[in-house]
Amino acid sequence: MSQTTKSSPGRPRSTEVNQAILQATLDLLAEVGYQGLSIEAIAARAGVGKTTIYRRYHAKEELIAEAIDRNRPQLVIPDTGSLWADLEEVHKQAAEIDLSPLGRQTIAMIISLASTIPQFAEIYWKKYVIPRRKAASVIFERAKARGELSPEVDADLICDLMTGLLFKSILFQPETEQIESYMRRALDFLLQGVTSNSL
Amino acid sequence: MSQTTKSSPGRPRSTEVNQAILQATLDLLAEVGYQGLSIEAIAARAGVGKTTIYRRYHAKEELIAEAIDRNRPQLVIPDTGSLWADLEEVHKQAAEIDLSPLGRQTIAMIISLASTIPQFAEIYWKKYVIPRRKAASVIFERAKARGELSPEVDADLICDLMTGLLFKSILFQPETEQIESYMRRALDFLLQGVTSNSL
Amino acid sequence: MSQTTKSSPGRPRSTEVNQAILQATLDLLAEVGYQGLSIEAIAARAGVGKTTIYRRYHAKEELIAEAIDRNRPQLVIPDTGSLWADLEEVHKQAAEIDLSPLGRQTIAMIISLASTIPQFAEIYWKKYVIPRRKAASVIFERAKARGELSPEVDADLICDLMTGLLFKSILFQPETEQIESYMRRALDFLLQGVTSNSL
Amino acid sequence: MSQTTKSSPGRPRSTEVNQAILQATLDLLAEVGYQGLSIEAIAARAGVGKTTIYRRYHAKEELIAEAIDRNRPQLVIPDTGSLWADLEEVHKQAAEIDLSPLGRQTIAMIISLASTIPQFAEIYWKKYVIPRRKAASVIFERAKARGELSPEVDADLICDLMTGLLFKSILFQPETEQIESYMRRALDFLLQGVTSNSL
DNA sequence: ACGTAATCGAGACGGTACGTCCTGTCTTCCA
DNA sequence: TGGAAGACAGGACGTACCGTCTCGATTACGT
Repeated sequence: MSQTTKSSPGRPRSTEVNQAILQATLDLLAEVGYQGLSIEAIAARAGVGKTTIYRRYHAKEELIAEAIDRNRPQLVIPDTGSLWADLEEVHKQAAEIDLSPLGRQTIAMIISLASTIPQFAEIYWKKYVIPRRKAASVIFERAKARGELSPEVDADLICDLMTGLLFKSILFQPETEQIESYMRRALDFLLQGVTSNSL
Repeated sequence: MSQTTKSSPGRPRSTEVNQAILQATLDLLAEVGYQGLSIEAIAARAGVGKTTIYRRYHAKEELIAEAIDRNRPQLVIPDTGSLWADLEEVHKQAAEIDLSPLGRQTIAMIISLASTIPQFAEIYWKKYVIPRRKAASVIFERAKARGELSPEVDADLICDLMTGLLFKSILFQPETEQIESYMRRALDFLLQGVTSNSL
Repeated sequence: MSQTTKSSPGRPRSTEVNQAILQATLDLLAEVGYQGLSIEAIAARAGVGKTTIYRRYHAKEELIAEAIDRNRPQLVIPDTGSLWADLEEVHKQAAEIDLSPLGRQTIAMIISLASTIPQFAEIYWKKYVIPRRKAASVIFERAKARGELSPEVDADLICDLMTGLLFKSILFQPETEQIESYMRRALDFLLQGVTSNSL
Repeated sequence: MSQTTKSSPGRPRSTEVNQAILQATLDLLAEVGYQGLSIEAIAARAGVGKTTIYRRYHAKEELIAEAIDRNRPQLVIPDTGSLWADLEEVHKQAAEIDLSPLGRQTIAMIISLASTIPQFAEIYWKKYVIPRRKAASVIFERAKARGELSPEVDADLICDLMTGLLFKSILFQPETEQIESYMRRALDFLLQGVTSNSL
């Protein structure tokens, strides 16, 4: 048998198709939002058959979850030597991520589906809460080691308070700038009683 | 006195039907959530023709907005003479409202749609944020007058932090009891530095 | 005359309204046909409430029946002294009535509903068949009296054959002129064996 | 050689579904008539989604036309050697076809729609008139060849007269038996002057 | 002359069917 | 054997009319 064609017949386009689907999903999500998002539109945009999507994802939510999961930029934990500078940097990063057009849509959607689909709460927890709590934890540990912070301060609680406020602000206060200044004010308030600099 | 009851010709719209529609909407919202809510199901549940609903509301969102607007129970501002007792009472009420099946669904939906439909953000602001801020403000003023609280404390900020935390908890932590204890812990933390009882 | 005008109490029904309704019905029937005819459109066209129509007619068919009943022009039985001339005149009249735009729509509709609604078959029978059979009968009797026709000829049968042919032609052969000449040919054929002029 | 089987991509339309739809249409047509026929009911009866019907037929009329077109039983031209026997047989067949429940409904509908939808008149002409004229023509030719019939007799005209009478009777005279005897009487009358048996 | 009672227009009511759109599954053919 | 194309059953959408029902406002008649 004259073997001219190389390699086995299989799935050479598989990864390309993956990318196309996820990209189309994110694009449409940013354009029409979660409500107006249809699998059919995603398939058309990606130049792909519906079956190809359903073969990979059992439900629309799963697809979106994957798309978001792949897309979400990572938080970099800073280490400036100062508690305040570190926290400012972290919150700047978080705000940047969350306040972009896609970010707003994503958060709204995740929140919306969290109560319905446990899977989404999990994604949220894994992608949003854990990294931010981790960052807070690291930063606070360093500050405690430096004596900047009293040792019994609960980093998770402060982190959750800030995250909660951020979400609330994102959803109901459109002005990006106002959000940032409000966040800074909140941070001041939260830390005023627990930092040792008053001593 | 001149009676200026302006009445359009034709049969007037039935207030009983109004009620039936809104009630059915709330019932179904609590049962199947916003995603699973269909006008057809609402009409069937209310024993009403679809036309009757569409005559009143041009879109599903409009109907739901109205239903929520009419339904939301009012917050009663307590006056026990103690800041802590007042705040506990307010948060107990808020948690009761928000953690009921309908409350959870409502909040998830409002949040989800706030970024898409400005009208929803407005409803939320009017029905949720303002009353709570108002309550917080009154309670804090009384506490300041009693000398329980330093005068420069920002009631709105504390209220927003608590509300944000509550929302976050509602969406991602299913256990009602855990939420309540976590909320109490957060309140302790927020007030620890601003109350004058350490003096 | 002891027979006074029997009148029920209350406001009497407006005859103007009667006319407006029937006229609107005929107008719309000619315009959109039976299929596209709606009570609502009739009411709007007549400047009348739907109730006013339903008070008079229990169903759309009843209304249409009445409208047609009032409208249908009467057949005038000719008396020229000649069988052929009389028959030609009758068929000319019948064709004129049936081939007008309203006539075509009406016949199509009556025929269409005859099998469903007995009432319509009755109207048809009363308004179309009886007058034509009557005319044929009178004309044939005169011809028999004149010795033009053998006495045992069945006028009804010939009339029915001609009517059936006319309907078939109206429905499936659009050309008015062709219909008329074909009808004349049929008449020639039907009478060829029964008239005494060949003797 | 070169296979030119033009095949469009994607899943081909199911012929079983085709059949189910057309059969359900005919069944319901016989049961509830054209007026009471709904696409939704057809879909339900056929166990098929509405979309599947609309994909094939753009309008109710188109679907019905197709259903009738496929269904109409063929007329078998008899050859008994006798004009009378042949004609009796043909009319027996025609009456059987036309007087069945489905037949009555079908004719009523075709007639009703002929004036509105040209397509229907065409179907009627192709499916009803042509075969019957053909049969009449063949039978009459044989009779002429046998000397039973004078050569100048117009088979089409007689056929049309009989068909017209049949339609008229179907639509306005419910009794099947009466129709058959009336048809026989008409046939007697039409042939009395043209057959040579009196010679 | 005035109340009684049925009329009028307008339009809301519970329904049914429409034709469209999307879901998630399935078939068929192509590379 | 994976993938595009698209047919499939199902179900909700928002619209159009159906025939019935309330409204407030007009008429005529019979006291």
